[in-house]
Amino acid sequence: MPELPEVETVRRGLSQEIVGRKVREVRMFRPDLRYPFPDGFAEVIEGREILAVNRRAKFLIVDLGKGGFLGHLGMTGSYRTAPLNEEYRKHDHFALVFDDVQTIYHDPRRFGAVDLYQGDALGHPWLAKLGVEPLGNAFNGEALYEALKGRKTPMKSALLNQHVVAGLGNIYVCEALWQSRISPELPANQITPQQAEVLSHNIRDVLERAIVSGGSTLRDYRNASGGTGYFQHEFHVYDREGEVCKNGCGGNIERIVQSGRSTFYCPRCQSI
DNA sequence: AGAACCACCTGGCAGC
DNA sequence: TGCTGCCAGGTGGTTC
Repeated sequence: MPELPEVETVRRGLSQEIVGRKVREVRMFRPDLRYPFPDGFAEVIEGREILAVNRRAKFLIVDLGKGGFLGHLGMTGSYRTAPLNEEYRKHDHFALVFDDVQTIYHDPRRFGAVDLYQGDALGHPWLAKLGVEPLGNAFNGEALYEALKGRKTPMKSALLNQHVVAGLGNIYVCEALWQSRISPELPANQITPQQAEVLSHNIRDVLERAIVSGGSTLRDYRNASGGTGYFQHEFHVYDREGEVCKNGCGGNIERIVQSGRSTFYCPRCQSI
């Protein structure tokens, strides 16, 4: 999926396109995504005005006033806002129809999910136990050190855990570790406060730079306008197996597998 | 509690 | 031109 920068890019696009519009109809083209649509999904949304589109970690939160719905894009979810006569495509799963346009959710692998919430979205089970928001004020070296302390799992796995830091995914974990010259295999409980300080700074840096570039497009990620991101051209390690390390250390990028996911890193400047 | 593994889906691509 | 196997931005359940 879309990791945090891609979700934030989608959020900004959707905000411009649908906030202030009233949902006339919700069209559903199948009974489920990763999970069945919640009971009354269409009925609850129909007739309501979109007040805001917010984000927590990789979740989009659509505020309808006293509740709304939230969604996760999984690996391949995307929204596009299109004319009312837009022809639906394979893997279009639901559409929010407004007076003059419609916003269509498209998700080939259907790892995405949506649910309704009442009151405060942050109380929803999907959001309640998430770790610190890496672009928020509470995220710093100390917070990161505290979250990692006591975990024996490798740094790569720890940072992918949404209960530790919420919003990182495979790409940006690799990039942030490389930028910090920390080994992805270092047990999380062996990180020093100084390293945590550097890493927290670099996590924020790589996420912010990615957002400026509109996120990364690998295969099918699209922002809310159907466009692609550009940050993939700025990758230092991700998907660069065998290529020279951009730190100038003379090493070459290697690919290893950690908890079933590819990790790209430079064994020379990211040694333990 | 925490860590490793597998499952959920579809599509693209490399190799034969 | 197939066909097969592998890989992919993520998460959650099971088992140890």
